[in-house]
Amino acid sequence: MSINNQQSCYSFVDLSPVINFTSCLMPVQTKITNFLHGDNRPSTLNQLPSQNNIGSAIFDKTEDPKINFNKNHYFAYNPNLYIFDASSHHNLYFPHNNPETNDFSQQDEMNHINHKLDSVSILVKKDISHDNVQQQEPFDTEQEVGMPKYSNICTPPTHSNNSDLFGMVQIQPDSKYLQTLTPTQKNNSSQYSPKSNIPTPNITQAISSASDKMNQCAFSEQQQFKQLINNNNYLNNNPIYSNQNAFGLGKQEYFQGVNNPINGFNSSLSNNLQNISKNKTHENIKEEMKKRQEQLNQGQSNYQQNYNHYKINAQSTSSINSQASISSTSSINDQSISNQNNSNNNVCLKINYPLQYGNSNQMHGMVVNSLTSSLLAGSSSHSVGGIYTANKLNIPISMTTSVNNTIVEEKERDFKDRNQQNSKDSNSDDEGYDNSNKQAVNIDMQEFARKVDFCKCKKSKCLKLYCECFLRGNYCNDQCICTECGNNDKNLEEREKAIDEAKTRNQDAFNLKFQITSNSTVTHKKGCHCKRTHCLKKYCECFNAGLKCTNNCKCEECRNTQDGLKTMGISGGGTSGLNTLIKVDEDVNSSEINSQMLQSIDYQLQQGPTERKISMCSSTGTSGLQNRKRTRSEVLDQLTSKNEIQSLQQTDQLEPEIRKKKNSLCLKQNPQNSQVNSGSQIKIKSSYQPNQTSYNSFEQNFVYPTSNKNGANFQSTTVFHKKIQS
DNA sequence: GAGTTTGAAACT
DNA sequence: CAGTTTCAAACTC
Repeated sequence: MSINNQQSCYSFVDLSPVINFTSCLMPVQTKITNFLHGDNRPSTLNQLPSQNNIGSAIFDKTEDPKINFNKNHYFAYNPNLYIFDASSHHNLYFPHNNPETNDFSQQDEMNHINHKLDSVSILVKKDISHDNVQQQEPFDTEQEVGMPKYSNICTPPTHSNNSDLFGMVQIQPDSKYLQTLTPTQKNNSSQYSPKSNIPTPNITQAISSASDKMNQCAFSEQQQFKQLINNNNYLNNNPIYSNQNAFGLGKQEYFQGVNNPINGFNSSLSNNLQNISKNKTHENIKEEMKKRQEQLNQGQSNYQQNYNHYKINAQSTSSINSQASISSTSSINDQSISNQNNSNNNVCLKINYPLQYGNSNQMHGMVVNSLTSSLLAGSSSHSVGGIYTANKLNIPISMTTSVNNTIVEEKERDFKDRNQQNSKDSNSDDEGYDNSNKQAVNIDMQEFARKVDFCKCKKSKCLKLYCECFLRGNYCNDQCICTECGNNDKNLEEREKAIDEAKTRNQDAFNLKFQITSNSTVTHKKGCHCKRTHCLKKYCECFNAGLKCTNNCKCEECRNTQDGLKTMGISGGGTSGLNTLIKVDEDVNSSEINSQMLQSIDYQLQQGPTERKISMCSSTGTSGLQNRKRTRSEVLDQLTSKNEIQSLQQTDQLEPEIRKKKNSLCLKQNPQNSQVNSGSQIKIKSSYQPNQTSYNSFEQNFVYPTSNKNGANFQSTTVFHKKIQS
C-alpha cells in the first residue's frame, strides 16, 4: 500500500540566498558565510551573492584554504539537501550517491565539498498539503514494517478551522539531477557530471510552480490518505500512533522496540499498561514492569538486529520546556556522535561546530522578510531577517540567543550614531538590517522613537518636554494642533533656551529613554513610577514601549514584569529568529502557547514594514532533554512506598493519582533523541502578502523520516496556517 | 466629543 | 530630595 509519489512536486530553486538559514548545513553555511563576507574573503570574490545574483560568487577552494574542510568539519548528512555547482553542473553533494548500498561516507562528503564550489543551489520540493481533518499518512512500500512515511504526533492545531495549510517546500533531491556514481567517479569528483542540465534557478517562479502543482495533487493525495485510513484501520495499526502523545512518546517507545512490529504489538506499551493496571499489588506491578523491561530490551535487540540500517537521528519534537520554548534546540552531546562510526550505512556525521545557539528560548520557524535578508555574517549565530517585534521601538527583543557583548555594543552604537548609519536601509528588503559583515542590526532606535507625528499642546508652547515633538527634537509640523507653538524655526532663540533649560533639569532629557541590556533586551533606563495602573496602561512608559518593567522602576503593584512572561522565539535548530514575549502561566498547554504565539506572530507580521514574500521554517537538531509526559512506569517509580501504593489502591485513588501525575509535564531524557540530528530541511512557503493574510494557527508538528533508506532523520516541522481574508 | 484619570515633567 | 502642580496623553463614557 503506497501512495504514488510521482505526484510529488519538485521544482528547482536557488536557495543560496537563504542558505544562511539552513541549519542543516551549519558548518558549510558558516564557512560559506564567512567566506563570502568574512575578513578573509578572497580578492577573487568580487561580487557577493544577492537575491538576483548568486551564481556570480566565485567560490573556489583552491584559492581559499579556509574552504578546505578538515576532517572535523563535516557537514551534516542530509538526504534532503542537494548542492551542486551551478556553473559547471558538477554535483557536489549526493545524498544518495549510491542507491545500492546507500553508502555515503564521510570521505564522499569530503570529496564533494572540497570540490570547487561556484555557487550553492538547492532543490526544493513542495510538500503535500493538509486539510484540517485529522489525517494519517500512509506507509509506503518500505514502511510497511511500521515506519510511517509521515506521522503527525502532535496535537492538531487549535485554530485550524477555515484555514488551509501553507504549502511547504521541502528541500529534497530530485532524482533526475542525481546520478549513480561508479567507484571511479566516486574517487574523482572532477569526473562528476550532471545527469541533465540543471535549469536556471528562479525562486519565485519555482515556488509558484511548485505551489500550483502542489495544489493540483494535494486533493488527490488526501483522498488517497482517507481511503487508506478507511480501508486499513490505519490508525490502530500504526505503532507510532498507538501510543502517540503530543510529545513524541509513541515514536520513542517505538524505537525502543516496544512497539516494533517485529515483536508484535502484544509488547506494546499500551498492553503493558493495561496489564499493569489489572494487577494491583506492588509485587505484581514490579514483576510486570520487569517483564516489560525484558520485552523492551528484547524488542530493542531485535530492532537493532533487524533495523540496523536505520540510524535514528530522531529529532526531539517541538515541545514546551520549562523555559517555555517551543522547540528543541540543537545541541550536540557526546551521545550524538557515539555512533558515527558504527555503520557504513549511516552517515551520522560529527558536526564539529559550536552548536551553542542559545538557551532554548527559541521555537521553530522563522519569518524572513525576503530572501535577500541573506548571508549576513554571523560568527556565533545566524543572522535573522524579518524581525519585527511587538514593542513599539521596533527593536528585536532578542536578536539572537547568543548575543555577545560585541553585538550589543554594535547595536548601541548604531542608534547613537544614527545619522551615520542609514545608507543601506534604502533597500526595503533589508530594512532594519545592517547588510555589512557586521552582525549588528541597524535598528535606528532614535529614529523610530521620534516617529510621533504631531502634538496638541495648549499651555506649554511646545517648549516643554510635555510636548512630544519637542521631546523628540522635532519642530512641530503641519499636523500639530498646538496653541501658541514656539517649537518651530521662527522661534529658534526661545526654543534653544528651552532646550538648554530642559537639559539643565535633566542632562538626558533628549536622549532615548531606552537601552539595550547585555541580555539583548530593551528596557527603560530610569524606569517608571506608576502607582495605579499596574503598569498595564500606556500611561506607563515601559508598557507603552512594549517593554517589561525592571528593577529600575519604582512602580507599585506592577504587573508588567518578566515574571509572568517568558521569552519565546522562533528558531530552527541553530537559527535564531523572532523572539517575542509570551505570557506563560503555570501548567499552560501547548495550545495556549500556540495561541499566544500566534497572536504575537500575527501582530508582528502586521507590524512588519515590508512586504514579506517568503516564510520559512527550518528545523534540525535534537536535544537530550525534552519535555514530555511522564509514563505510567515513571509515575509508579515515584510511588516508591509500597504502603503508599496500597493506600492509594484502597481508596481507589491510585489510578487517578497516576493519571494526574502522568499527565504532568516533566523534562525527560529521551536517549534516542540525543543523537545528532544531522538532517534538516527548510520549509519555504510560497509567496504571501502579510497584509492580506493573518495566521490563525501557528504550530503543528509533523515528525517524519526524511529518508526511508538510511540515515532516517526524523524531523519535526513547524507549519504555519494561514487564513485567507476575503 | 466631553470629561476624567494618569504619571512624567515642571515647579516649589 | 520630597511634595505639589502642571501638563498632555490616555482613557472612559
